[in-house]
Amino acid sequence: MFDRERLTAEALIRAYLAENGIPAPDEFLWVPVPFSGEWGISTSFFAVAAQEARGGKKVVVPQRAAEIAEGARDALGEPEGFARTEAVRGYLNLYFDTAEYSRRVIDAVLEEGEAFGRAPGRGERVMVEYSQPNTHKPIHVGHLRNMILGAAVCNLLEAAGWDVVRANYPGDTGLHVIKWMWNYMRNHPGEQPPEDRIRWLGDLYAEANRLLEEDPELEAEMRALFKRWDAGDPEVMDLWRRTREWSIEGFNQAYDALDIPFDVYYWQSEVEEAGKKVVQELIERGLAVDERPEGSVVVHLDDLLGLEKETYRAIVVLRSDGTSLYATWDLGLAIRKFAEYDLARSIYVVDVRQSLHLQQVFKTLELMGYSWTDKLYHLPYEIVNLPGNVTMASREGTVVLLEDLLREAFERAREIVDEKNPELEAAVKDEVARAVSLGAIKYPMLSRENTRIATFDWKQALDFNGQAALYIQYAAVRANSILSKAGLRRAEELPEGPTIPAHELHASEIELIDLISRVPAEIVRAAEEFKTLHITNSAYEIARAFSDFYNHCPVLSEAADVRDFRLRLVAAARQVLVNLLGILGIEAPEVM
RNA sequence: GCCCCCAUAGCUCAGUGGAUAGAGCGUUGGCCUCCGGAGCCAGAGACCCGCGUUCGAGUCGCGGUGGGGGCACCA
Repeated sequence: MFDRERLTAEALIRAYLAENGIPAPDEFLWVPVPFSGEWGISTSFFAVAAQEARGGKKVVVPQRAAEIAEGARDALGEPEGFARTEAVRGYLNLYFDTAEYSRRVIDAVLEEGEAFGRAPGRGERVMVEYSQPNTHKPIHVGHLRNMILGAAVCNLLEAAGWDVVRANYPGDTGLHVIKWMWNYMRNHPGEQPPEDRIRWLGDLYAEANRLLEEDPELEAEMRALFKRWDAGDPEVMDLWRRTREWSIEGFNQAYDALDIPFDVYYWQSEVEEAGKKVVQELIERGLAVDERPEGSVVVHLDDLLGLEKETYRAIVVLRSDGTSLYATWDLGLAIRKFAEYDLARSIYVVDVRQSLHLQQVFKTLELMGYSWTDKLYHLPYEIVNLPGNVTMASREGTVVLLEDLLREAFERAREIVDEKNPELEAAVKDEVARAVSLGAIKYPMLSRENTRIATFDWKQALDFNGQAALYIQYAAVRANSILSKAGLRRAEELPEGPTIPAHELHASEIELIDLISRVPAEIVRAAEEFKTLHITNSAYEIARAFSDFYNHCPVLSEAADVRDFRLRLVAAARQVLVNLLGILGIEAPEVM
């Protein structure tokens, strides 16, 4: 927003450095001035001084940096666009003109509206695969991070200018499906699913695992069923289709409930054939070793790459009985994605425990000579555990079902809405409770480093207070409330800009405007790093600054000039909060 | 054995090699005459250890310690 002024200042500093024979840096690194309570940008001259010292000049670096900073300050004089300059302990601080700064920031937000913070389109497409739900298994809280993180990363990439394809890759084939069907045929023939079908599906799956564990003799029987499925046995295929449908209904309910959209579905069963062809090609080209029927089909990656140290190891691409496994499908799918779309990147939002597997798949494709393998990227996330570091496992039935969480959270939120705001209409209360409960579930998944293990516990999940979505939603609602009390329902009803404050700004106003001005850069950075954490931090900070403003700066009771300025600031703050929550996939209710 | 991740306040987490390490929960105390108290203000409280790189290290490198995870026919 102040690029022109910054560049002018840089040019003056460069001229000063050149004149005095001081080495100039390739690039000036500017950061906001901390602790100032004003707006400004800051750079330091330690690197320059250190460069001189390395060049043989006898200087004490901090002292020399301070000298240069002072010299640069004197050379700058009173540069245009800045209210004052200062040299402190090796730092050069340039302070913007307060009135001009606040005007630019607030006007930019109000003019751009929903688009504020979004980068211009890049004209490049990225595919993000971020849900790999297995049919015949329950959807549980362990799946939440994948869905919620993936959906938010998609929004984030869109905000950063990418065209995004949201891909879902349901696991409707594989050993887990066969296990489930084997148990169903053996112990529950003809049984119809009860009302609570997700739980029932999960129970049968856990039962299958228990039975197989108790009596290993049964393994062969289950494997035989896999062969029948593989051969396309009509009876088995028919059962597979019918039972699969029960799961899919559950998936769709979950996606609807969480507001998680997809553009394309790649069913595992649909990439199996392509995967087997890839395996055939690998064998023919000598990249894979076929040891069937005694052994499996294996790509010995380290050998092929001539690596002596264990790195990629070996990947099994087909079982010894000829049935496919996850490597088979992943190979087929990766190729299909690039065949169907012109992708600048293909991102896999997948559990960190599959890192090696995905690296093996990527490397195998690279060995096959595909040109796009450098565009494949695994975005790993750590799992969600239960308290005591207990990992949820559907095979053991130790899971918290997603629907239970959604229901409990909604009910709890509904009670609180009732208590806080009894006069709202029932339908509005429901909407608010939905927005609040979903925010409470999503926020913790988005506000931590992807590589940190998350712990799910009921107490925390149902606690809406503190550093959480509700706080941000509440700030937006309060802003909304002020605007509506002023009779300003829509942005175009706001007082006219340009917005030059007539009063001396309160510290909370300065901080709020400062944080808002940083949003576009935060979005770019978050998208580059695939970290929604930067967005939650930014939103939370702005909400906190707004609350501070709200408590210290009356709006409606002020004289017209101050009131108009503050109304525009309130509208801008609200807009930014809504935009950021939107990226996170969290709704901002009008009232709550 | 090889590889990956994590370690900051009692707990859960932030922290772009830079100036004074920030929040929330909990805890101690205070605040509704005021646009919504789902809020605000104040207090106490922290960088796992060692060695290095650097003018400067919570941040980078190496070596430890502790915890978690991955390593051929589960996904």
